[in-house]
Amino acid sequence: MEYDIIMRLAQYKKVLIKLRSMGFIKVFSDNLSDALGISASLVRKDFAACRLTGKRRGGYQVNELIEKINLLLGVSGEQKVVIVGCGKLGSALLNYRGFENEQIKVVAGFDPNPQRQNKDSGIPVYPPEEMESFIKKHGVKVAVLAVPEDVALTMLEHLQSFGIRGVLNFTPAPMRSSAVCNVENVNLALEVEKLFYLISARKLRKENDPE
Amino acid sequence: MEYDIIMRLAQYKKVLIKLRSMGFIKVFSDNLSDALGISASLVRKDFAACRLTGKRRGGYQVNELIEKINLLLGVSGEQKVVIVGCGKLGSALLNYRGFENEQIKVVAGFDPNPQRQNKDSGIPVYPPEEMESFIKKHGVKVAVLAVPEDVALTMLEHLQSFGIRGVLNFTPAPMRSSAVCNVENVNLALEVEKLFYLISARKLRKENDPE
DNA sequence: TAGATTGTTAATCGATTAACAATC
DNA sequence: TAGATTGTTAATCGATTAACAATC
Repeated sequence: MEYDIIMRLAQYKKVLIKLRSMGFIKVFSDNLSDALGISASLVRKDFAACRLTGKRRGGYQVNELIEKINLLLGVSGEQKVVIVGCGKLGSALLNYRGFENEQIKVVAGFDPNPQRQNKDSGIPVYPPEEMESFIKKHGVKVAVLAVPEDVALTMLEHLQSFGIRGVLNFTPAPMRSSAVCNVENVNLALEVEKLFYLISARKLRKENDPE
Repeated sequence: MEYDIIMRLAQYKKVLIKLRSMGFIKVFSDNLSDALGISASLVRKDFAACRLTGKRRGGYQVNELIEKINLLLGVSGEQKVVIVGCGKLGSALLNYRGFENEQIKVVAGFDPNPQRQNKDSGIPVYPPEEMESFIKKHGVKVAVLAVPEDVALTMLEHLQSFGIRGVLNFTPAPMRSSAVCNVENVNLALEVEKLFYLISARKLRKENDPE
């Protein structure tokens, strides 16, 4: 399935859950297109590609859509995640609330600094030596990478060999997906730079073309 | 200028800076295409669109490229940013090291919780009441939004009225750019969900189509 | 039936790549 | 000159939208 569809599926799901809580039983492609700011054609096309069917007059069943989207997104109960590198950013992610709604569960963190380790209260933080056994024992497939840039690449290789199949990379070093492991890069500095550019571009446009 | 070009300009810049430190004086579109994993045509097209010119035989001047890209990206000295909402995530961003290299400077944080406020050491954190005067006084144009989801939208409106023109939104509520303000959404839960989907999709593909 | 909405095909649009003439 | 690389035009590709027949 195409890459962009996944993002939209997750967005559809969010809207659908909200609609369900409002008492909606069915939705039309038109409703969802409004909510996401895309065309109704695209909604129907996405659904067709995912074999989510509706009725020609009666739209789509909200409940059915939510269930099937969960299946498609691979959401089968809790989705376990570990945080690798528990500095400021890592430890913030350790307790990030936004994960809760989405059935994402942070099960452990790893950090070489003993002061950051903590096996008892809350989400445990272990030394890196325990990473391999923990990941294998709990069958963790997804890791958030928040280590210093210089160790990012070697850490990625370790994680892959431990069985990790998806990595959310917060280090400034962009990394590519391999044959066995998907990598998503979140480059905060790049995003901020983009904002500054967009602002100056907008200013220039205004000055040159003040229609 | 097109949206995607900006991202690539920032990436070109990073590679170019590394090349310069290695002693490179000139680069060819072929070099940069390898580094970014795109075609050489696209590199040349990007440069042409940004009026970055080279010589037909001698490639592009590294120094000249870096300088001109900085101009294009609106990088004129320090780029000031404020953090709105200094919970776990916000305070991590307050001291995020990845910003330093890119001339991004976090000048202040804002939070209603007095325990998080701190006007003396390090980067100051002020109560929200001081936000307007601070932003106007220092001419801050970009804000990082890390407040709870339910106040995100009203906060965005406030920020716009204070003069903020770019927002990096870490709340789970996706928000759209307005006529005066660019919004970049960073939805961590969505990114993690995507990874889980990619993994299960990959597994399915392997099972069904084991060539 | 008449009306409305899906499912699908054709058209459009934008981004990327290929190709090549211009030229250093 | 011969060779190499840019700048640019044409071709391709994929994603999105428009349009409409099928049908509930």
